[in-house]
Amino acid sequence: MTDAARPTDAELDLLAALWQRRKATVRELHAAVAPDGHVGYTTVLKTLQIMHEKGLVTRDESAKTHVYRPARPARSTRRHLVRDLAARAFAGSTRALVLEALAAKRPTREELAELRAALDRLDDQAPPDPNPPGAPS
Amino acid sequence: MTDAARPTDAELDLLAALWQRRKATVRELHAAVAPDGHVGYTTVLKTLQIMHEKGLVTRDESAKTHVYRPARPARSTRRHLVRDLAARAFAGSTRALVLEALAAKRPTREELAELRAALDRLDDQAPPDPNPPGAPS
DNA sequence: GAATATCTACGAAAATTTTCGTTGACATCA
DNA sequence: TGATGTCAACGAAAATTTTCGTAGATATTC
Repeated sequence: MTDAARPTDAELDLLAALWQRRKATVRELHAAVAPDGHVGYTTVLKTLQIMHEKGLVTRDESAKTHVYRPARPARSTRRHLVRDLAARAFAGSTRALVLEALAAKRPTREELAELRAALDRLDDQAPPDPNPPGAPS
Repeated sequence: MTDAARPTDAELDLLAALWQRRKATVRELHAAVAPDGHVGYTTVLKTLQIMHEKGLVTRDESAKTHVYRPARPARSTRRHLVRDLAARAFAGSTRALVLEALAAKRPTREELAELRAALDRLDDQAPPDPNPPGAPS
């Protein structure tokens, strides 16, 4: 039970709504994930109760209407999901996943600049390259 | 039925094995996904039959032992999965997904260079920026 | 050619996930 | 205070996914 299992589809929808709002009641989440009411209120409630049991969310029960929050930062769950997708669909290659993501939606120049900046930041922390481009072979 | 549904977990495992091999028999795939035999042979067979019904794989039935192939290029399924994850877990932001992936596994300098090259290639195709960095405001 | 092995097909059980009806507690209002 | 509304809890049905046993067809071996 120490492993952070991947949230199910319904759970991820609720988590995503919670990440946006930081906290929310069942009613708010129901409105968020089913604005047209194609999913019932008690369905959302039940799913949140399960998520609470699993430790995916915390809740404040001091008032009659409980207030839910994500138990873990969006960051760590997102990272888990990315790693999982890389492992399952990209033969473990995060790099391949990144390249595919870039091809999936071509960034604007602005976004490209932001990505370059991110790469520059990573430069400082990159592990030593065993065979640098300019080295004699 | 025109929409390409997301493969289930078991299906994705088999697809990944097929992507590596281009084609494979049930026996080969069984060995690939369950080397320790914790999943039965007929389970793999049944899953492949379902995948065939769904159009996820094609098969050559000319010999007694059928040979399976992915029905779609790995590329397009992977892209679909990336888009799906971006939509579900990153509020639709592929860029955010990329940044998280980079943080998840820090690239080596070599990989960084490769990523920069990819960004350069995208530069040529990037849509016009409404507010370029050097423009007068 | 009979025994043995390999393979697909089929159906259904098991496990997981999603759904929501019903109940009872508690509050609000007329 | 009694009618109405909102809420959490619970249990179980429904839907989906995963599992595999069994049967029958075809090939292989002795």
